[in-house]
Amino acid sequence: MATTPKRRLPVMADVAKEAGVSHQTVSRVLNDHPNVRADTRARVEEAISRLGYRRNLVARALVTKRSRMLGVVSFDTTLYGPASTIYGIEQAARTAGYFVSIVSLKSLDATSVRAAIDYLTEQGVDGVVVVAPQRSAGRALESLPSGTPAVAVEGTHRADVSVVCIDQFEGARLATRHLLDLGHETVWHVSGPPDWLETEGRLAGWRTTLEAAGRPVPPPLPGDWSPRTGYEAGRRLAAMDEVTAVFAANDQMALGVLRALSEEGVKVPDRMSVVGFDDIPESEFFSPPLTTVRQDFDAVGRRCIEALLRQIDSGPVAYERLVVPPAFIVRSSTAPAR
Amino acid sequence: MATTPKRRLPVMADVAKEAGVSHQTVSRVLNDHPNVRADTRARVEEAISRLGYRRNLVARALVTKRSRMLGVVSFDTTLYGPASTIYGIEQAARTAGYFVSIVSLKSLDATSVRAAIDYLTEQGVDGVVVVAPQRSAGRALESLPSGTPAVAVEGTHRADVSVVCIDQFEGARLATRHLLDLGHETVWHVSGPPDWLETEGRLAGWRTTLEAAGRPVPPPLPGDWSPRTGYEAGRRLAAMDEVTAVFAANDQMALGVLRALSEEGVKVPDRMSVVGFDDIPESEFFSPPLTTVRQDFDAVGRRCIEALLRQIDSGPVAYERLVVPPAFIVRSSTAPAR
DNA sequence: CTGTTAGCGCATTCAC
DNA sequence: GTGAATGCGCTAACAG
Repeated sequence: MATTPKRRLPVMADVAKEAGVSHQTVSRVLNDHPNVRADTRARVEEAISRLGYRRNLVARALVTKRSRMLGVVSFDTTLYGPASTIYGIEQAARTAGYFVSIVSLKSLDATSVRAAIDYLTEQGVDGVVVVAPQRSAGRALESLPSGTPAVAVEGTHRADVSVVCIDQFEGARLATRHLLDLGHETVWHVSGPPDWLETEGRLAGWRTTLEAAGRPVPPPLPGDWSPRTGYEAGRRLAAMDEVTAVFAANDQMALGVLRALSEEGVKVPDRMSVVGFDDIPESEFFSPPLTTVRQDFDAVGRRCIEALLRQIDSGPVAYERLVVPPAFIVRSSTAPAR
Repeated sequence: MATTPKRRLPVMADVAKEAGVSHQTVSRVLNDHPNVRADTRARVEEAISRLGYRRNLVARALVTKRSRMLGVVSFDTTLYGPASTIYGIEQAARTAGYFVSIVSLKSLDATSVRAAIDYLTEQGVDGVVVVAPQRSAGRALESLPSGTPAVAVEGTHRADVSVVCIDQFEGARLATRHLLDLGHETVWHVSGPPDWLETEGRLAGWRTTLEAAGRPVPPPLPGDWSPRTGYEAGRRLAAMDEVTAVFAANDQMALGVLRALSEEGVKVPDRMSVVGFDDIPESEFFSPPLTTVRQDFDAVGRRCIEALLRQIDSGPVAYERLVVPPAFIVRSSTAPAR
């Protein structure tokens, strides 16, 4: 049956024999224990490289009960936001000496999220970060076995799960305020899909700013983050003469709006100003270049790992809520009202 | 020291005691062995759920020498291509019952790639897929310990490493041919960064098609995938009166070209036709909507996992080269030559 | 059908 | 400083 002779990989005992010491001592040099004489250490290290020995982290994890592996559960990692966040997480984790095991879900319902977390737990991750921007996902976190180190990106209000998020409200306020300061009577909004925390935060920031300024609050146009829904909203906006300023909940929808406006002959920013959210790499080259709100996903990733390691190293900690501030980027898609 | 009493998680022995059987029988029901009486199985399953038992896959991996974990090494997972490929890989892997551990590199030099693979190997992955679109990364694969199941996306020519790739040459041929068929005398090209296999494949497809048609081959304008370099190329192109058709090596650069052309008052597609490559979600809403070459990243991910599992399950196999065909998407950025 | 006996490769007591 | 036991939680033989 077995066609391959498959020579066994060297284990610690082989190194020990080769170096003429006990496997114990090998373990010591591998883990930088102080109590090893310099020349013994050298002998062992030489044996290691001669045999091409690589330690077996699985066996190590079994006894230490630490896998040095973190789990990440996320929704559609093809989107710019999640992809960037995960990239940040992975970089920070690896710097701290941890691996990252990823599960990308097609749907963020409570059942899927729970299954993903269970899956990761069985596999022995030391902690998990859930990139769970939807309310339903946040609820799934509530059933997480207490004691498991966990961090959520944008979500949940469970007392022992820390949260890292970008200040959506503030970002939306910045966008709306910018448009108002430009002299626009009010600002229309193309929102994200319901149940998303980002959608709610941006909606609230926009609405509150308008109300605080005593301006009328037009009904938000619903979108789903895709350029297509932005395009559809754009068509409707173009048909309404009184509209002079639009705040789209993300850059992709803003692109759709721009496209619809261009088709309808509505000049941006002359007749209408448009603001997005995210600052994807493409935004700077839209026609016209998009004024938008930049999110620092790298910082989010770093904060997640910091918070998670804090829990892993010192046990349950007080609930934390780490808020990363957004930045406002002014480009050419906005101008003073006529 | 230990402030938390930390109740130990239930292990197989606990379940066994609870169900009044041996831990072996528990193992049998967990692994769906046939030789277990129905009522015994039921008792065990009940005990499992009563205790909230979760099996320890680390211990399992130690004895089976199978971690059911795959490693992925990739470059900048923030880019649409890598992100989509990894998404496809993760989906396919999970369907097959495997986890995916990801390492995203900032630079794909041979040293980094080798370190990443070593890292993953120590950690006990059953196989690795390297999303290594650069020549230098391919070379790193050549030092991979023989016998390790591995698959490369776009790269390497090592005899025992299978490759999955999209037919770049054909995609570029389609794009160039389309422009030529529209009556353009020749086609200019904004290329990707050197050392990338995609860059070379697209360059070759473009050049060969031009030569086969007996057309002049203009010097390619160098880019680095970013919209900015496309923009710079666009400025130069706009300044040359004879240019009527441009093929950009990716959609982001095409966006930059479009932006530059728009600034210079060069109408697309009236005075100049533009084609991209990738079909990112935004392309359909560029101004004008972009004619481009679509890559099926999901298929790439699936093929990778299929090839990898084939190696894992049946040992080293003959070198395979799986080529995924591209699709050509005609939109509004191309038109007949004046 | 089910239980018993051995390890998987390593780190962690302890001795010396 | 170093070596000898012991066991992490599980599956793989082999009994019965």
